[in-house]
Amino acid sequence: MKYTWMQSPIGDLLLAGEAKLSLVSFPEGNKKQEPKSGWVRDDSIFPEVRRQLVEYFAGSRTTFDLELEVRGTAFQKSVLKALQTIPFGQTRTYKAIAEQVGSPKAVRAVGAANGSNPIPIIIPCHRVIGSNGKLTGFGGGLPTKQYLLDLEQGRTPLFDARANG
Amino acid sequence: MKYTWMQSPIGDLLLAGEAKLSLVSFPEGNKKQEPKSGWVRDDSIFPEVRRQLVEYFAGSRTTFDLELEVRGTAFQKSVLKALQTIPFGQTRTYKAIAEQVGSPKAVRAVGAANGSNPIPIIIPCHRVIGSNGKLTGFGGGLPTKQYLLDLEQGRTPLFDARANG
DNA sequence: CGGGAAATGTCCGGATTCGGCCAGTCAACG
DNA sequence: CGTTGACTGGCCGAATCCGGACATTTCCCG
Repeated sequence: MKYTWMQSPIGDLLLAGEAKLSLVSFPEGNKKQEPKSGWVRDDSIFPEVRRQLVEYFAGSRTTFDLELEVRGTAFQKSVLKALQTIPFGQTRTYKAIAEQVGSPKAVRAVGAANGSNPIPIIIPCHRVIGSNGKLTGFGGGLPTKQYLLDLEQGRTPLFDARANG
Repeated sequence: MKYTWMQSPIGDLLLAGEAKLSLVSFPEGNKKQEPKSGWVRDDSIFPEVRRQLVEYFAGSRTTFDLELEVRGTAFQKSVLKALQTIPFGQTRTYKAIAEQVGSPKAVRAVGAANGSNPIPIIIPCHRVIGSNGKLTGFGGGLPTKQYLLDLEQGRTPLFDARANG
């Protein structure tokens, strides 16, 4: 496992993987990850990932074209696949995703699968919100989720990680 | 875990344990053990064990007086405890041991417990034989079992690990 | 609307069950 | 006698079961 860091408007992001990218993590939040012992830092890896993310945060990129290594159960993978069909700037409800993967009542399971997303931003779990329009949850914190959604709406967002939503 | 070796008429014996002796193993047989990675060789440990075993093989010792560390399930410990009540030079049947530990029908379980004896010779599992008088089994090989029984009968045994009976 | 309660599917860890294995014994058979 | 099969209790690993947690939803009331 190799890893590197990159700066972003929402803080330093951790990028990690072997040949392909398999992990992106925010610096804060209840799901944050840190390099484990045995991982090797290599700041020359994933240059294309870095470039596309920079463009995304600058507002000049609306889709990612990257090879990813997605781990998880069959159900989790099907959910993450469904997430990647949500276009830039749009949102879906947890229920809509549940229906899309063929388990219309598995709404909470979809939430759990979202929470286990190893590659946020690129796999856009931030585009999934509650049926009542609330953001409900996000591994990197709700302000980060709000920031990303605002960014995709063309608004110029102000980011404050300490805010509560 | 520390270990050392000692020579004997039936081959080099492995002695191992922490503060107390917890393992004796024959060099051959289907139950033989070898030092595991992480174990430390220390030929100065267990001098008293060494001395008493030498006397036993010389025929001048009929009981052992040593502190042991016996691992295993409750049933195994109760069987091993029963073994230590068999006097030098005598034998018991598997059935007799089963009755002694209060499970008269657990004859095969007694055999299994015998096979798991971590400290042979000192815990005299070799003194247990079948109801028909046959030796039936021994972790160090049947010739070794026969050697020990002959030794305790005062005969001067000849040992050949390649023999079959 | 806002809040509480019930009912969803999936995942995970711990507990439980289950089937094979064994250093035995006994009775039955050739 | 030697062999066979049935019966035995305990052990171990694998499969299974169960209960709680969860980034939800819906319904029902004030």
